[in-house]
Order: sequence, then C-alpha cells, then structure tokens
Amino acid sequence: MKDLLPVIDYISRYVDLTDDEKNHLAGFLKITKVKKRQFIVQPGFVCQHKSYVVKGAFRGYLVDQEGKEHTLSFAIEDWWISDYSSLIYQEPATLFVEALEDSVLIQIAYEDEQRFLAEIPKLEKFERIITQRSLAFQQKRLLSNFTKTAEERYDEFMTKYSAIAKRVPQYALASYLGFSTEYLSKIRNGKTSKS
Amino acid sequence: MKDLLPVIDYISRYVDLTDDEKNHLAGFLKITKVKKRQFIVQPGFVCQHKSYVVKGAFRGYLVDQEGKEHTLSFAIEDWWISDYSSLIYQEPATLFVEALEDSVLIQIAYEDEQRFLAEIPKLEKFERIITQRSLAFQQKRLLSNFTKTAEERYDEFMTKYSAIAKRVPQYALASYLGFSTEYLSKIRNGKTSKS
DNA sequence: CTTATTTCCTAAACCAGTTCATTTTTATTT
DNA sequence: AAATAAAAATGAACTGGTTTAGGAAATAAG
Repeated sequence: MKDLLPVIDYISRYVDLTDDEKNHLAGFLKITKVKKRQFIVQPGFVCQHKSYVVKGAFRGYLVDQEGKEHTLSFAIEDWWISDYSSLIYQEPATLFVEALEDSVLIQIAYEDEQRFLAEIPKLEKFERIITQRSLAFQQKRLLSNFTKTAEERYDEFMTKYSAIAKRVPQYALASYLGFSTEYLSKIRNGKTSKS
Repeated sequence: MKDLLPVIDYISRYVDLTDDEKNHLAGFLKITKVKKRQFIVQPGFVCQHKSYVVKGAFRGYLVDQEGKEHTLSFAIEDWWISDYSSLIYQEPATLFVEALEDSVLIQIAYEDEQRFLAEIPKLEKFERIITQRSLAFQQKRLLSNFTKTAEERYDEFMTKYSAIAKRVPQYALASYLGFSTEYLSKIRNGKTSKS
C-alpha cells in the first residue's frame, strides 16, 4: 500500500477522498517495473492501462509509413502516459510507449477504472479535470506548432521542460517538436542563418 | 424550454437524466443569436460560456504577432465551441471565436456549469467523456500534421468533413490545416508538382 | 578494456510550402 | 444595378527545414 501512495496523493490534489475510498482505490493499483527500451504499449494491441510514472522516463510515439518516428508525449516522475485513443476507445494502439530508462510505474487497468468511476463518483471529477487540462495543453501545442519556428519551439521547450530535455535523447526531442534531428543539431550549434 | 431540447438531447446521448434533472439543467441554458462576423469570444476577455451551435457556423482562431490567423476549431450544428483554455482556467482568451454565418447558440455560463456539476454528478461523467474524445481528436490532428503532407491533410479533411468544408471560407480552411491560402489554391487547382 | 551499437554532428543539394505582388471572381452594401 | 469590399487564383522568387551520406562521440555490452 505504501508504494501506491504517489497515485493516491496525486488524485488527492484534485478531489478529497475518505480513507475508505483511498483503500478501495488502492486495491486496483498495480506496481510494474520495466527496463530501458521495453515497450508498455505497442501498435496493434489494445492499451490496457493508464500508467503513472513513479520513477523513470517514457516516450509515446508513432512510426509512420516511411518509418519516421513522431513523438506525441513524454513522461517522467509524477506524469501519466498511455496511448490515450487506444485506451478510451479500447481499440488497437497506434503508438509505441517505450521506457527511456529503467522505470517503475503504478498502473490502473481500463476495466478497473470503469468500475471505480461508477463506484466513486468523485473520481469522475478528477478524470474530468485532468483531461480538460491535457486538452488545453494539446491545443496550445498545436497552436505553437502553427505559429512558431522550429527554433522558437526548441527554446520554449528548453526553458519550460529542461528536466525532460536533459533526460531524453535528442532524436526524441526533435520528433516531439516536429522537425528532423539534423535540424535540431543545427539549432543547438547555432548554424541556423539568423542568430 | 422546447428551444433548449437540442442540448438536453445531446447530453442524454452520454448519460441518462431524469425529467427533474433535465428541467433543472434547462434553467441554466440561454439562447443567443449572433450575426455573421460577430465575435462571441475575443482576446483579452475571459471566455464566459460554452456554446452549442443550434444553427450556423463558427470558427475559433488565433492571430499571431505577424498578424497571421491560425484556426484551432470549427463548429457547425450540433457542435460545441469556446476558447477552451480561457474557459476552464477563467483567464483572458487568446482566441477569437467568430460567427461565419448568422447563427443561433445555446450557451452555458461557466459559473452555472460549476454549480450544476456539483449538483448533478452524472454530468461530470458527460463532461469527462466528451473531453476525453476531444483530447483523442486533438492528438490525432497533431500527429496528422506531423506525418502527412499539406495535400494529404486537405484530402483527408475534404472526405471526413465535407459538410464543414462547404461552409467555411477557403482561407479559414487553409489556416486550420496549417498552410497558406495560396497553397490551398494550388492544391485545389492541381498546380502542386506531383499529381 | 575492446567491440559493437546507439547517438550526435556536419555539410551540400534539394523541396514543400511561403511570400509578394497583381488580377479575377464572388459577396455585400447602398 | 452600381459600388465596394471580401475572397480566391496565379505565378515567380524565395526560404525554413529535409534529405542524403558520411564521420565522430558517447554508451552499452561482452
């Protein structure tokens, strides 16, 4: 139980749970350890869990027809990750979710979550709020891709998410920001005409 | 009350409401009529409502520093629109939301929504579900922008959302798909090298 | 500590999509 | 119906970022 506290605490930031509710919830949580380069989600398989990162780092990405990778999300300690579409529609995933380091997760199975959402309505509120925030975040990211240059997006990421930038490989960062790794190299070494 | 049914019906697709709940909810809904080119949200002002389109068409867009417009969303009959970030954080909007035609809306004020979410927990579930779907949609859109060419995105939009494509100006469509109106013109008239 | 693998850098040629400037067409207003 | 404003088309010159192909560093594995 003690190991599961991080998730209980996380949820408690958004809604107040009684001790009974916390215990009930804890019964549905499972600890999982994964090694670097291991996948917790793969295309073709239905995503079964929502995962909270206790320790480590992850990356969710798509491989397109030409074999190019496009990173949709990163997650380090105290973040959640999954193939969101696959999870909510319970359809085959399109993403890989891969551990970038040896990691520890707390996972909630889809079926279990459906169950306790019905049993503890307060959790609906929690889900609503974090989903709303994710949506607002994604909208900002989309607009940022429209309005800013590669270099501006890079600078923005480095200041806002330096903790992540330090831990993920450069090609992963480039594919998150939406440009080639060669171009990221240029940006980093100031070969980008202006500047 | 009869005029408010579309929203009640919309919500009823996701959760079952009693007649009492429906009536209670209806008390918070307001009909608003707007003329073409009128704004229902403007940068600098906090977005006060979530709006359901009964009749008409809308466009939510950002104007960047260089004065270029970037369309985040469209809405026609049976869709919702607002500046989502501004609404949930109750902070000044960054978007314009403009009527593309003379339109009729059913609006829910932010404060009222907070109130009845607390009063009718079932509505939390409704909110959660539609927000989850919006998020999944936005993620797909982002990946589509990463993986597909301008022309592919255009073709995809035309087949999936022809109803919208028919009703919105071309420059709005281009700015939604993330390229210039001149390029859209080229795509439409097949001057785009390949093809 | 050596080898293999993965990650990162460099540079030139290239291209998808932009910019700019002008014209034509289509709506809107009087 | 004329006048005006808004939207769409066109084409030439340009540019931000890609591609290709290679080599150098750093990490991981035996």
